[in-house]
Amino acid sequence: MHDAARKTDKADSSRTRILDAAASLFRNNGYAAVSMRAIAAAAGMKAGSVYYHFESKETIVVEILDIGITAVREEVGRTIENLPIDVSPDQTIRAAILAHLRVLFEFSDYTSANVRIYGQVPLPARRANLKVRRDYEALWERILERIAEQGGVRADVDLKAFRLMLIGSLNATLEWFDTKRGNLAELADGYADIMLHGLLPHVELDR
Amino acid sequence: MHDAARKTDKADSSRTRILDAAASLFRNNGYAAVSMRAIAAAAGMKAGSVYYHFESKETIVVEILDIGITAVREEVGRTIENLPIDVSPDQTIRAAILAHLRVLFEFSDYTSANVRIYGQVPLPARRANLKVRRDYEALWERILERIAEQGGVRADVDLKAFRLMLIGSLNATLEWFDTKRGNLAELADGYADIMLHGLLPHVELDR
DNA sequence: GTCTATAGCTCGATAGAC
DNA sequence: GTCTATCGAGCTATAGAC
Repeated sequence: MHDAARKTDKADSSRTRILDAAASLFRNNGYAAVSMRAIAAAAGMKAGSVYYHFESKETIVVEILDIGITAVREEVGRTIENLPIDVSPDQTIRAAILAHLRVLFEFSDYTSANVRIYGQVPLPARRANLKVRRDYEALWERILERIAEQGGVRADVDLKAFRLMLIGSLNATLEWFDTKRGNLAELADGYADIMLHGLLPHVELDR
Repeated sequence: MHDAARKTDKADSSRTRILDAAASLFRNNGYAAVSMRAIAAAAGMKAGSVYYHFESKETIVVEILDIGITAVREEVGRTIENLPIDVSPDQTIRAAILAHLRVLFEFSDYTSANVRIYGQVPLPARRANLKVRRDYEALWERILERIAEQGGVRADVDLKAFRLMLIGSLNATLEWFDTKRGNLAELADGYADIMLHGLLPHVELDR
């Protein structure tokens, strides 16, 4: 490997370490509370060096926000595509819920950082993240519409409200669920049970 | 009214203005991003004056966190107590959900500030808020247990998980619901429909 | 690429006048 | 009670050596 390639590798590695460090710190402490010095230290360098890789604190957070949403969109998308062709509405939602939670708790800290700090970030950074967010929302729209076409939705349910409720409740698990104490698959199944069948006793149609 | 009383009134009013201002700023910008100068300005005074009423920024946020939870606990509690004695599980949950959302969106900014900034606040402040939080959780435990005794809960539902899911999803509405564009009662009913009956078509028992 | 050093601000909090 | 003034610390970002 010649010098130019080696130099690029080193820069890439530092960039990634900065992003990883910042995502973790943002996730755990919020946006404003985390200083460039803290990010640099966690990435194993000094504050001044960070500016060789990023223009500002804001450009760092913009990239983190995008990576976080892209990761969950890709994982949920992959999961849906790999389901058997004759999959039931119940199984589809169940799989999508588990995929979302898996990324939230297991894909480093980018997705969880997004959920936690989106509301604290400067407005331009939020705006920059909007397009990717819309893409993820559109994916869930498609999932729910397909289920509705299969007859898997009660007539009086507003699909958009259901989507906001479901994603909101999944993201809220971040505030209390601990993977070291609970089982993620059980959490996902419990959420799916309620969202699909509700709390009250009843008799399913078509099961 | 003599001088002593008048002086106390003035102090009380300033204290309240500081708390109101801080709750609103925290709610909209997060904890670390809001300075004592900004709080003072929003309360119509200078930063130094705030320290006559509060020891530190942290003591302000501790009081705001407590007020926010106490408000929602009292409102949900009052709502439950005023229900008819023969109320159904469905109606009980529905009323409690609406009460929680009403406080979240209509009781000034204390409760919503709590939901938004709890995770960003210094650990001692979080610990100070724990007791009040536990009280509110206990209220929901009682509500759900009474419903279970009435036979309003499917056998395989974990009540604690259900409670965390319900409160989490209600609090998450803060991130997208806009009272100027949507109707709060409809939002509450939609949430109750899903949490009680689920997304899938079925036949209710006992309705 | 990473360092040191520092400019220019803003922060939380305090002191003391009024 | 509220003010002005300020301390000491920490902040983002830049300049320039290596």
